[in-house]
Amino acid sequence: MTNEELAAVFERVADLLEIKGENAYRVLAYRRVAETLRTLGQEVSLLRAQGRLQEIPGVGKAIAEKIEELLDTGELGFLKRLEAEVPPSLIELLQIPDVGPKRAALFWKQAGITTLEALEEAARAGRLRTLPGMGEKSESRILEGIEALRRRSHRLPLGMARPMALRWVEWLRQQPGVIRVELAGSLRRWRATVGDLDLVAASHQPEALMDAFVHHPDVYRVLAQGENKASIETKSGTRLQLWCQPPEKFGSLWQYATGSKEHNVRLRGLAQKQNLSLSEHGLSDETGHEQHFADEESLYQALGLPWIPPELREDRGEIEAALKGQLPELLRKEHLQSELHTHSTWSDGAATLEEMIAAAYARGLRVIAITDHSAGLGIANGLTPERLHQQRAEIEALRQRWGDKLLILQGAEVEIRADGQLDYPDEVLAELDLVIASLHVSLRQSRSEITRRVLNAICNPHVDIIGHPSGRLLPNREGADLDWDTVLAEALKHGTALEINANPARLDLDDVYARRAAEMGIPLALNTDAHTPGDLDLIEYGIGIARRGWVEPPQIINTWSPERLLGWLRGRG
DNA sequence: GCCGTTTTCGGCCCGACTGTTTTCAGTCG
Repeated sequence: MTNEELAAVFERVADLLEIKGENAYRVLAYRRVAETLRTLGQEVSLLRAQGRLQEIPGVGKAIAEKIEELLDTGELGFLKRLEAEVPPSLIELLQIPDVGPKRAALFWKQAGITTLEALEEAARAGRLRTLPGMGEKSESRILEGIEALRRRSHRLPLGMARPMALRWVEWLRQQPGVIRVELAGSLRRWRATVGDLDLVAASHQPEALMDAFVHHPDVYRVLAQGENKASIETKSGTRLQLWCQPPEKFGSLWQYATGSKEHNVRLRGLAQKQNLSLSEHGLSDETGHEQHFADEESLYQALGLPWIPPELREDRGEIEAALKGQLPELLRKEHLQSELHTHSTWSDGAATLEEMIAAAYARGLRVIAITDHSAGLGIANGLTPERLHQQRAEIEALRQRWGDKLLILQGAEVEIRADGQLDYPDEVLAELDLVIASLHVSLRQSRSEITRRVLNAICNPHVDIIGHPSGRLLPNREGADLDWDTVLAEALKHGTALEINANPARLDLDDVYARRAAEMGIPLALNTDAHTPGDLDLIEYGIGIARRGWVEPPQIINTWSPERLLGWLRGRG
């Protein structure tokens, strides 16, 4: 079983226990361990073999035993007993807004409802309103919620969510009385996908801003509206939340709304140790005296911490690192000197070589590699070795014209074929300045097959970078089922760089494996995979992932000087 | 169910908003 599959089992256990009415902290323990497994970056089965399961945070004796049972048998007796007690179809009810464990249990025990369909029928028939604590409004909210659930897609890729949120920010900034508006939530933490769009504002008249917000022309319905907080659903089915406080409280509000929830829980724990209580309003002591924070720095400082960059706020060790003064120095755009994965009209790009080169130069880069597709399987108008030679002549002419303003490399994005062979023979690869090997086809092969394909590329001395290693496409296509422990170990052994592909539809490596790779000392590449000049600006998404992965600038080959980069490439055959 | 330079038992974060209620429970982030 993979970590993700184990996590799903524990998530299911947590849902069922919660509906059953179990102790909330027991439920929380299962949820925490599910999240930890998802972001571990190494196979639990390996840790198990080394007898180190209980070294995983949140794994004690009971959960370690359950992990072992799952790894050995693929099943969990505890879950089976639970499913016999609580109908598992109730879990889908938890997806409905305003339906949590208490109400799911209520519908089940008092009305015999166990499925979404039965709940909808009961609501339409007006039977829900007769249940204790329910009324007409709750009933219609639930009906609306079920419809919204069907209408609404899953999490939005950051590449769609961010531009949409920025348009709202611009609009809100123009409202009267507004002093400041910023992104918060997972948007600000640069998570690859985003659920709701979270925004924060500073204003002396919060209620007026809330009123303007819920009357924006794109609003489909208002989910909640109070003095300091409102929540709406747009016509396209996206949910937005806006918090507002006067400017003297903006720091604690922004920190609170940025999250993550887990990070905030840890901060409140730190506050408690000082006999203080932390909320979005600030820090209050036992006498009820409240200290306000206009900026985040002073809030973190009051808790005895340096300011923690939003991308790290996931409770993945950032609090401990901050307490020790050991936060990483994170990547910034100005560290980057090269773009090593671009396409032109020679294959499936939209711009000529010169247009791409000029665009890279205009963005202050010192190196660009042109890496058009190889001919394999006829995809993307890939280049045969003959056309590759013709392209080389054109690149040579451009080198003459651009002189030492910009280093232009001829590379290729070489297909890793379904049989594991690379698309060009070694003698063709040897002629190139830089070689990226990527998976595009047969991504659903078995773990052993697809891992062998990637290893074949990693071990080839001409291959410098593995492009978008998992092949995932957000939000729907899962990446290949790679044996990551082996892939990472071999990349380290051969010094082959793994790419963080900055295209928001990919963001691959993801933050978890980028972090693991960096910890191991594997070189990383950070590229946009640009097919148009404007795509070069997508680099900010990749920077977000690198920062979320705690990757420090020297670990990214794109931060190296042209001389160092060339030296590295030449040393690789 | 986990965890421990205040604890191996007793803790485990906090407030806004809504709806159904006459003071609060449920949900959410």
